[in-house]
Amino acid sequence: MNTDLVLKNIAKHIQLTPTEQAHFVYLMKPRSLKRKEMLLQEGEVSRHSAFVTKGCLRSYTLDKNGYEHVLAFAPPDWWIADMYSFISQKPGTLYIEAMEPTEVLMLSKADQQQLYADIPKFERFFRIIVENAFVSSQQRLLDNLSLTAQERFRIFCQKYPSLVTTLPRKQIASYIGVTPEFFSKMMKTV
Amino acid sequence: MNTDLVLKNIAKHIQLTPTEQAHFVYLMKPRSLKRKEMLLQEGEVSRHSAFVTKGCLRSYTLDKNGYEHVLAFAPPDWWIADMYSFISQKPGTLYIEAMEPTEVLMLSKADQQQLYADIPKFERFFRIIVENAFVSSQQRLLDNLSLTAQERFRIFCQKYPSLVTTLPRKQIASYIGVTPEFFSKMMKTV
DNA sequence: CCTTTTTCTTAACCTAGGTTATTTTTTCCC
DNA sequence: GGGAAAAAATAACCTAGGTTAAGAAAAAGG
Repeated sequence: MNTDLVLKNIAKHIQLTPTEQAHFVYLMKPRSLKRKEMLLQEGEVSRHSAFVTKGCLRSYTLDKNGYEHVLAFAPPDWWIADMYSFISQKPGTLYIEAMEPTEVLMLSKADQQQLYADIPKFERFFRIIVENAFVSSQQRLLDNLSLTAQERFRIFCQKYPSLVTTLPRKQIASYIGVTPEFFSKMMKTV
Repeated sequence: MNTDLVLKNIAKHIQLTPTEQAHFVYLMKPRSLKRKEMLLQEGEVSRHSAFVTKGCLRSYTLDKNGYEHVLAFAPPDWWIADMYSFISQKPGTLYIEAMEPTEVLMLSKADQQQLYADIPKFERFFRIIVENAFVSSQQRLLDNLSLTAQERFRIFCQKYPSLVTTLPRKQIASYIGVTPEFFSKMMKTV
């Protein structure tokens, strides 16, 4: 069980004693997912947030015409959840699916709350994580409002160089907000 | 100086003793802005986050063609900042401008950090604030990827009923991601 | 290694929304 | 209250990106 990665992830923002580390690791429940296996589906309550140690997850919604819209990719070293559902503990709108065989460590909402009470440093840790996620969500919003698909693709390449080569193109197309057909057309003109 | 509003805002998420309240209020520096006055401009470092007690602020970027894209509106009871710049203390990309005569209470980055150290409950408070902001930014992103301008406008009306009637239409158009000309065309067809 | 499924490409045609330009209406502010 | 500035409306024309359909290529998974 690979807990090194998550401890390093945490160490970027807060410092834990060995005892605290052990306690945290104890709360993280490992889970393996096969390709296409779902970690969460629309209508379910997100009772855990997941830290990816191997493989890759994606979160997406289905619109009323049945088209998927990718909200996020989570390669190793990333946290992912249906944040709305996780914080409200109400049914969410997101699907979270493994793009390939994937390993995650899951922290339950209850354990996270307990962790905030027991080790207040975690309150800081998750504040910082969410601050960064918020900034990058806002930036992506502005990019969608002000840039062409071409430019958004260029930014995607800079931000996720490793995913550009490994992910199916239709997934990238969905993330930057175009159809696979248009994405294909676009790639010819570069 | 209206500190009632901000104390109520805080009381929604954490409970402060009278002493803690007094200390917090002491750190909040009031500022008045005239219509069109700028609280922050592109290239500046956002050294404060602002809580609006009266009036209304907006944050926006300028794209390379000189068009504005509204990121957020902040009526009373809202916090606003260039989050990227505020957390990194590097030059940001946002403008923050008063839409009308506006009163804010400003909390400096340094005072916020000190507050985290002195009264750890504030770490929780701002975590919760940012979590909610993140969820709503993600939802708006998905709305932009999957809905028509018409539908986004309907959502805007639900979410900010008070702003629909008071804000210039071109500002709403910018927020939902269309030109004022198209917005005008759209409104005829309802 | 072979079959099934998924992904990618191409192409013709379509539309939501953008652009430019002009006029009308409203709001600001002295 | 009146002149200037900003906002809104209208209309003709334009384009980035969507839709539909169908075949080619590539992976997945036994």
